[in-house]
Amino acid sequence: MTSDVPPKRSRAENVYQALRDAILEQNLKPGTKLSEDVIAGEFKVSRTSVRAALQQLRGDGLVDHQANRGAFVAEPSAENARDIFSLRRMLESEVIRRLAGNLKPDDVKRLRKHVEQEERARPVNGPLSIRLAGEFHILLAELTGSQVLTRFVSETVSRSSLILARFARLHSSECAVDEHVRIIAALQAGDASTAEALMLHHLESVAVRADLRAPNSDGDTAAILKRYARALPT
Amino acid sequence: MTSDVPPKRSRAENVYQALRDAILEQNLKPGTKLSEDVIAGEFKVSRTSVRAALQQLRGDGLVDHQANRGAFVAEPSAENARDIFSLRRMLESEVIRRLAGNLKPDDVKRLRKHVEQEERARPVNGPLSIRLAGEFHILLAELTGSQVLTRFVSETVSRSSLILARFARLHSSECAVDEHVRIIAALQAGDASTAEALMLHHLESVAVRADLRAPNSDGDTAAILKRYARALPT
DNA sequence: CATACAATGATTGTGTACAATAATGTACAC
DNA sequence: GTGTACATTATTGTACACAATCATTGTATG
Repeated sequence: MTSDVPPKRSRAENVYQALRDAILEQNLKPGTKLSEDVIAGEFKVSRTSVRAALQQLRGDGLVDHQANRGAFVAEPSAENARDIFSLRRMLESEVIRRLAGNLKPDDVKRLRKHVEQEERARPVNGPLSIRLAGEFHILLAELTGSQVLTRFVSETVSRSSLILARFARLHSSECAVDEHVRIIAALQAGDASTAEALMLHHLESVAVRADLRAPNSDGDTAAILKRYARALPT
Repeated sequence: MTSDVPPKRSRAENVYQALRDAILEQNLKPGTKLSEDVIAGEFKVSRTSVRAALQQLRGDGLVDHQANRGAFVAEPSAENARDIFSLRRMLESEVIRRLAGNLKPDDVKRLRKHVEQEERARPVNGPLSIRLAGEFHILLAELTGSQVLTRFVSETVSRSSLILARFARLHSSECAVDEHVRIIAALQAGDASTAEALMLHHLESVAVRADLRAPNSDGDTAAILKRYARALPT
């Protein structure tokens, strides 16, 4: 954790991380086409590595892969969004229940450190702030020690980011930092029900921010153009 | 669902399906090395396609991938096993709650059909029977209409199969078919609490079958050899 | 003028060759 | 005889080239 030898990740892994970050920071927006050639050129690697990265992203549900047509940043439907938020409530409630009163001093330290990062990033770096907000929830899951729970939380949180990119009115971070702080406090105090209530409230405020009736940008090019078609002579 | 045009899956997809089936039918046991060359030769495809398939399996958690060393059928640890069973209880309870009283006639038909398949396979084909038992649970999840829930159930069920391959005493199917039947009945009757109790009992009987203290074969070569090392002169 | 069809272009799917890395076998020194 | 260092071998990681497939555009025809 301190200063290991350079991990020497494979090229595919590097590309994967970069693309994932870009998506989670909402710099690559839902629906964007991810051309293998373009990415390979940009990263100075072969298409082989890019394909591997894209496949991994597909496994995470961040990318949709259409046969012979290519990869696109996933566009969660409104129904899918409701689905994911529902699952998030279930999963993260479980996280809270497992954590309440069981946080080790080291855990608290990690959480505080992360929140500090969030506070530092908030005024300066919008995209980074968005990603860090999501990673707070993933960190909580990690502290349960359950690999599988972590994996599932990670997946739903990541896809929430996509949902907000598509449906949120203001292009804002997903979470309020002070709510994170309060959750930590309740967990530390061992107050399970308060912590769970806080988390559910927190998630609710995220879900509310999404207006599932109106996709932000290209919810189909066709749907957008309908508004302009009226201006044309019939 | 009846007779679509030939789906024309890609080669990577074909290899993926075949390997996945083999693992879920416990013909490829945990710890088995999955050599790219060997698989490529067997399926008469290039290593490229095999690599793609292996990566997808890694995404499912069925395969562990060690850098520059290759892919191996995953060997869930005892801790991991407890973790997964715990999550399964949570996820499948949710499935039951969502389904109780909401089964459409078509859904019931599909469930019955599946159970029939199970009954046919049981005396004849052990491995197939194992796989079908797992797929019953996945089918239940599908009927909720929640893609994400289905995905998570699918993953935990699949890994349960690995766990049983590693820890179960008798090389047996995971589920008793008649318990499946009773769950369907309770769901159809809209009796949520009975259905949930049945499911939890059902999952419990699966978990019990695993003796988490004694891995079946190679739970680390090292761990095994410790018992023999004592025989050597110090 | 709308529709169906065919050629074209671009992009992905696949196979093969090479480079890098880790595991294994062997020889040598102590 | 034992342990270490080196050479060998096998396997994965990567790049590149070709084949297959699909979308689009242009053209002909009703």
